[in-house]
Amino acid sequence: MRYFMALAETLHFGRAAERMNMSQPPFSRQIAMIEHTLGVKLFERNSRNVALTPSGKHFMKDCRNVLGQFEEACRDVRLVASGMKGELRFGFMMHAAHSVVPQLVQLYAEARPDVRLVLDERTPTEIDEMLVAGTLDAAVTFDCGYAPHLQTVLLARERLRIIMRKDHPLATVGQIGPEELRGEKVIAAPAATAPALRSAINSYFSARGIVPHVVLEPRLQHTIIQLVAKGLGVALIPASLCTEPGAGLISRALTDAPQLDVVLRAPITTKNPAVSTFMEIGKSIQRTLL
Amino acid sequence: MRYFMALAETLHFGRAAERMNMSQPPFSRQIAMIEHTLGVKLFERNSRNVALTPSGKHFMKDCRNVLGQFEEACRDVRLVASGMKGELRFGFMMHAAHSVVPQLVQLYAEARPDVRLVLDERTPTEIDEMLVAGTLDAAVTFDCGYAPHLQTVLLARERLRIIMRKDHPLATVGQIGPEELRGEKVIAAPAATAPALRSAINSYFSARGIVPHVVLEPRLQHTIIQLVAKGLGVALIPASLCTEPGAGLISRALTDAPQLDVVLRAPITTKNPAVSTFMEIGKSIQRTLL
DNA sequence: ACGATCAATGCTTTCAGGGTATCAGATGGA
DNA sequence: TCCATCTGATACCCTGAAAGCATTGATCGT
Repeated sequence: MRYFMALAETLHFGRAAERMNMSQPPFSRQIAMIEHTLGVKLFERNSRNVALTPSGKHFMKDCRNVLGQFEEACRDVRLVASGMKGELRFGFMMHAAHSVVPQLVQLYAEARPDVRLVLDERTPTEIDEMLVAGTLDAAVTFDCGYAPHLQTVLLARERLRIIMRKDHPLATVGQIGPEELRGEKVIAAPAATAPALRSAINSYFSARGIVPHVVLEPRLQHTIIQLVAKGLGVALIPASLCTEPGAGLISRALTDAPQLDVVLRAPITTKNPAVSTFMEIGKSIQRTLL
Repeated sequence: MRYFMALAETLHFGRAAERMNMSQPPFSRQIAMIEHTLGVKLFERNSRNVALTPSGKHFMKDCRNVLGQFEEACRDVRLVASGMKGELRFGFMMHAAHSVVPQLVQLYAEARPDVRLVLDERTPTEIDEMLVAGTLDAAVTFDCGYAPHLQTVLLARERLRIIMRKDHPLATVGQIGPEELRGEKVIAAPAATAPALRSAINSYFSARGIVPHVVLEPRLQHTIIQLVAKGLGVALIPASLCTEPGAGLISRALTDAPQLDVVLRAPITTKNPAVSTFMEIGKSIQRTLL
């Protein structure tokens, strides 16, 4: 096809051959071969001048197209390999949706506009599973400790705050700690859904020898807040989710509040070249560790 | 690329090689060569299983596209060569626009829907020039006799009629011939524009020893009728243009009316394969020769 | 009529790419 | 744990597609 295009553009066997870095005779044979295999005369030629047939003229457009697409495919695959283009499946938990995730996504989209970011909001446990299964390329979740096959970037350290209805008795108490919460109805995500969060809550109480009275265990953070709003209990949630408590709700700091590490994670064996700069950007936006 | 696609689809060197009608070792080398020249790892493989890298997955889409376009280009060029597809530049004179042209165009468009018909309305002389210059592939014009390098299909034989204002003195005369037109102001296209038509008109008069009094010589048929409508003279025009004379106009038969052959013409040396069936359709619609 | 130009043809040569044999790593069953 | 088996990679060879060179033949301008 490149031979054909060279001749179609120059209409001169000698010059076209030169453009293809070869001598004229084999070039002539190649053109003849193309015409023979296609079964179509592409050039009208005598020993003096060369012209495209209508078929040749049509074929020229198609060839230009095909060759262009071909070059682009070769260029693109290199871009994908360099991480400049492609797709990155990014999972995150609701708890991070209002803190680090927007900034991370925005910075990355600016740095790598040709990488399609596929966002996927999941629970921490789902995220872990999907990271090992390879369904996600990277994810923001709570640090749940041991994860040998994952690389980890600490993004932020969040304190938990307590959230409750404004008309709750504790709303007037100055310092709230485990003792004040003794016997209080607590709503918290199940350990199976958010192990790190739940274990932080549990140890906050058990360190003082108190067993929290967990009355409801919804899987979604969103649901927890709704149930608190209905007056079914109080909840311990990350500070970044407390900036705009819903109507009728109020959040308070906790004494010796538990801290949770929000991390960006990706399989160390990832084959997706887009991940590395994503992690780099993660490092660059490490929040002040409160 | 076909090698790559075979492996990308089977994810098995042996079976992919078989699909490409070759043995596995050279196939492995080809894949390695592709990866090397692109500088991109396309497959993640150990001795047990083969998987696409993200780059490979992306490249697969592009390859499918390119290969499809390539196949289509090869198919299309054959279609063009067979006259099933392509372009046909078709010229015609105004005098035929209301008679044979619509039928010819419609029948051809039905027979060869993938050939783009480029219609070009011209004067007979322009048509002749464009046919020899190769700017037109085929054209409908008056038969102007000798044309060795053109193939000709007779489409219709048209008598000339006279057209005049309804209030013209001749409008009441029963038989109109050269004698009745003696001294009459005649409007006719110049010989340089429509040689066949003009010479038919001239000889109609000169056969009776009469010199027509041609007062105006507009190039366009359209203009002639307008001038007749303004009362500037009478005109001899093909019968097919008289079916709907404009307001205030009337047409009459002529005694021993001159006849003109309307022909479909194309260069015998035409390289456009679409022309032959166009000519065939021309033959098939030969009108009853009045 | 002759020389210049340009595509086609004949012949030679080379290396890209295919074939066969074999190796090496991984997996699964005995 | 070991062996049979599967699968991709390597080593080596060989063929033929395709390139080069020399030449021919046709056409056009002087």
